[in-house]
Amino acid sequence: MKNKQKQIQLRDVQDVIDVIGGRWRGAILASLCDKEKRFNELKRDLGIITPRTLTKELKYLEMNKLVSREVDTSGAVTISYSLTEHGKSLEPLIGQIVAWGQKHRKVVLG
Amino acid sequence: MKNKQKQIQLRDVQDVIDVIGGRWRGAILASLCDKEKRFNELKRDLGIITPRTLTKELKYLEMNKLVSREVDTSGAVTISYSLTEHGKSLEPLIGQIVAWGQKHRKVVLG
DNA sequence: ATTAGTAGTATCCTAAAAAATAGTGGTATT
DNA sequence: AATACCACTATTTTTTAGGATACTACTAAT
Repeated sequence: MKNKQKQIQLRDVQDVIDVIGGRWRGAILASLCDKEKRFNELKRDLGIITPRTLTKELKYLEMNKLVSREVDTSGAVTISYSLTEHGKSLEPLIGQIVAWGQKHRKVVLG
Repeated sequence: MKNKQKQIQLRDVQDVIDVIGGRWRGAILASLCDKEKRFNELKRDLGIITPRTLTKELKYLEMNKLVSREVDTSGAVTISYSLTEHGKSLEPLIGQIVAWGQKHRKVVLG
């Protein structure tokens, strides 16, 4: 019983790692917590990501209902990416991740 | 200024993903939240991990001061792995990850 | 003495992730 | 008209993670 419960938790952890893990997903989501962004804006934010990878990751996040893509055709076509409601529900978690990350750096480096 | 702050946060997110990400790290840490475990005990817990990978991941976690390895030579040599204090500070984060993971499954699957 | 368990190592291999690089078709700016 | 920015796509190459498999050295139990 207790063991079964444990299994379920491990699955949950792995699911979440799948969603925010990898080299870029967490950072993309964190960047979008700030505000909605356009493709090249995200690209600059993230530093060294290639457009191919960014495209791929954004598609994955869209499919997982965390990010939505909106096209504005009023002037020159611009496209903005933002967190969905579900994506926004990640914000507190990302906040805690950032906080723990800062602590972690101190422990490991200092 | 504001931009600089943002960069730091993205770096933090990436650091944490590095620590708990990958296929096994999060699961290993989650398993050790339960109680200290021995090598083969962890191996059974995790299911299909190879000993090579488990060794490698445990070494990484040791280097990052999250897990400590203790040798008991009183009888047959046994070795136990447990969370360090720093590792234990991850527990609330893992708890939130599990909670969000459960919510996420509902959103994505129905 | 044999078997089984503990705690790993050593080698090789494959699949997937991501980088490098180049190019596309559009708009806006000067 | 030329340049530059936007939002990508295509192709090739490199890197990395992790699996498969086999083996080691030790101890404890039967």
